[in-house]
Amino acid sequence: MYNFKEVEKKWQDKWYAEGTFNAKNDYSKEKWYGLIEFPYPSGQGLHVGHPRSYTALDIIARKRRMQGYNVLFPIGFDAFGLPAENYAIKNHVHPKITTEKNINHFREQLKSIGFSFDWSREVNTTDPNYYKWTQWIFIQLYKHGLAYKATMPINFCTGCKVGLANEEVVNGVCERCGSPVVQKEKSQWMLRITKYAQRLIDDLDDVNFLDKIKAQQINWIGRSEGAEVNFKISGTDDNLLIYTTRPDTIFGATYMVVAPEHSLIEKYKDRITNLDEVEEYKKKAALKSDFERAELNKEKTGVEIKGIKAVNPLTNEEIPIWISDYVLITYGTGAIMAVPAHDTRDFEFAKKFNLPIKQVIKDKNSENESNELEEAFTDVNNGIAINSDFLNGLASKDAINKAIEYIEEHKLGERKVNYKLRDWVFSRQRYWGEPIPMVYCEKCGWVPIPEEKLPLKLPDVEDYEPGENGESPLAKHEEWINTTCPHCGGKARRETDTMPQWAGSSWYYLRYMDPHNDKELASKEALEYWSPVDWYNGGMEHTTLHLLYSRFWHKFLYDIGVVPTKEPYAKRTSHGMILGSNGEKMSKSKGNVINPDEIVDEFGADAFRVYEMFMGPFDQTAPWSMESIRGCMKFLDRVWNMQDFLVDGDEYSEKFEKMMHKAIKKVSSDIEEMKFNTSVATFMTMVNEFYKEKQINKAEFATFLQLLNPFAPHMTEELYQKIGGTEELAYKAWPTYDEAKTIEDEIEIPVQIKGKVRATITIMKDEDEEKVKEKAKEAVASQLEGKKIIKEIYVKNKIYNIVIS
RNA sequence: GCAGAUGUGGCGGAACUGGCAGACGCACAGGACUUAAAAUCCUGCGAGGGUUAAACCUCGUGCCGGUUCGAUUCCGGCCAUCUGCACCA
Repeated sequence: MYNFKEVEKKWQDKWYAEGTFNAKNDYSKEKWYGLIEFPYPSGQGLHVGHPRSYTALDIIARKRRMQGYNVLFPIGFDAFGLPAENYAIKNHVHPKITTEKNINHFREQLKSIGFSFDWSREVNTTDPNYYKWTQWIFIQLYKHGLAYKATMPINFCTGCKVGLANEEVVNGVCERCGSPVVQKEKSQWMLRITKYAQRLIDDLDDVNFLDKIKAQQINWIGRSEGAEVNFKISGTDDNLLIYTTRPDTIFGATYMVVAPEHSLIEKYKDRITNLDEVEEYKKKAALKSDFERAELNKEKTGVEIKGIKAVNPLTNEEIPIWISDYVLITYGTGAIMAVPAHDTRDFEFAKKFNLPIKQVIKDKNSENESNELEEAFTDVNNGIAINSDFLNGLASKDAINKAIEYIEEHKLGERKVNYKLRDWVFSRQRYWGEPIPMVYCEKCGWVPIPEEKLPLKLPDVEDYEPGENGESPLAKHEEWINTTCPHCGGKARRETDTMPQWAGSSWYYLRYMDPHNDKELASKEALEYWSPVDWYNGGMEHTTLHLLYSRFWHKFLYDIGVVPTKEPYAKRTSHGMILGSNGEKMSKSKGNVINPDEIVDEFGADAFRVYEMFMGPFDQTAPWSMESIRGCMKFLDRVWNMQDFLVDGDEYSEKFEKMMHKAIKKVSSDIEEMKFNTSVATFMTMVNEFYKEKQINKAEFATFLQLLNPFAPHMTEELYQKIGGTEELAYKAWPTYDEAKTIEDEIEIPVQIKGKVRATITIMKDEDEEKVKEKAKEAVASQLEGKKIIKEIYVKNKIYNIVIS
């Protein structure tokens, strides 16, 4: 009987004591760098979702070692963040203490599953020796003009009392605590990621990310091409600048709209005759959350700004200017030309406020040119310009270009590319994060801390509560805040905001390359050798932001000569989520959470690993099933018991030779394609075959164990030792196969009549077509009787089909 | 609304490039072993018809249609579910 507890402990103790899986510092060998997203060490411990990703990459890493690569497969902890801080506020335990405790728990859990991590390179984002370099990168960003302070409306969580990035706001509430998010003006550190928008799109061509991941990145960056156009404000020399992607519709612009926050109102308040009404609207809009403003199906609201008018530069018609919150101050110029006939939102607005709708594009597929549009016609691929002077008759796409040419020629505006991507709000009014290494001096302004003084350590405090108006907890600690200016030596005050959790995870993969270096974030040699990450796997939830942020930092580090590659990750894949056995997302409240410790305790680490790979396609969600994992344990027991009918043999027996070669081929390619579930099925089929014969020889067993080793490393090492293996499978060469030996000499093929299978015949591989024909006809002779054969189709070694009348 | 994905037995899922749909596992049923149970081993297992038993026949991969000798796979049109984004002009 297989005692997994004893065996698993034996091998884990050996591996982790000897550092079996530690990357070698031999830079002459070919390297392979596999990366999993390092976990946040939460109080709940490891989730069964973590091992799905870790096992997959562990399998690949183990295979690469057997293939002779110098493998780097590191692990660390992304330990700054809100849960530890919220826990501290509630229970008055320093986040440092809970974090350490949680990390110890995680480490133990991870080791109990037998991952082949290089524990000598463990990193921890909250370690001053680590965040020293996070701060260093920030200072470089600042020195290169990519970090700046700005007062801007930010998302403010009423629960966490903290500013949030757009991406942390989900459906109008805080991603973490679920409290409503409101807009608040605040001075924030910002990172100019927008400067990299185009490169973040373009360089996706050079990496091997899943298409859906690329699509998500591109969607998020949201590039659009169009033009900025000036509309004259009547009776002034002033202009209202708008952005449009459809300059071809400009003849149909019948009014304009500015966002509530647009400066136009302040500027012309003396001329606006209904200022009270406009101000009232502004006030109401400011009180709405982003979510309320964006809510779909919402009735459009707005107020006409009376007293000023704009002039359509192409028709020279005077048109009214409105204020409405359907125009966003944060995108484009915060003002639009409204073309109700060809924009759904403008159409809705025009209908509601009875504004003129002027059709300037017709559908090329539609004959009748009705006078009254039922809805806006927006199809750019099927439109033809009408009522548009020099654009008439042009297809929309050509009309767009012609319109821009005209606009540029007449100095009305210019071609312009816009991105939805905004600069990254980098400040958090929180305690448990990297201090931003900047001081403010009355004389010199913002000054970075000298690099030799890094790390700027987070002070030990006991009060983690944020200030009432959202100030950072650090703002209460005068002794920490007051300092001297590194520049002039005068009095200065420290920045009290800290960095967001995204900071530490934006570059951790670099630190793994040389984790104990106290002179650089990593040595040149290490960076040259290990870059880029060859394969990065993680959750779909991180494929947008984390990936974008770290690609941005990496590109910046490339620009300043720190890293040798343009992109950090050569390949990125994602795993599907594991659901509870009821098919719902695992959550405490639903009571369907599976604790990995209990699974390992009851079934063993190997069974746990095999099951996680067997449960379904790796990239798709899959529900947990206790019955199925039992099946995987049974499979491993059957493997163990094969020693009972082991016989001698240095070569594969005739009986199993083909199966062995086929299996090596199948498992080898399955692992590369992450089709782990079918690999496991292959193992099970093999075991069934060995059981049928009640026989397996040493050569077969050794190869079988080697193939299975990445999936179930403990039991296979033990068995291999038991059957007399001298070395460890971990570094034994991956088995090879002979293509010729994967092909069967005798093949069963179906014989069809009119595409329906009527019989099967056995033929020799590549048998002469005439002979196959003969056999096929013989097999279905009774059904051919008295029928006329119209056509016969033979696909070599595949199928014989006869068409009869 | 936009983008992407998914839909196959009671369940999780296989199926290379258009070529025997349901591999492998779970559950279930029967048998062997056992005083008995568990464990283990063996066998069966899409639906319907047919047969003493087989053979065999029909239907069947979300729905409707198309291409083809042949479609889970390709094309067109729907429906449903999931994920991400969402008044981005």
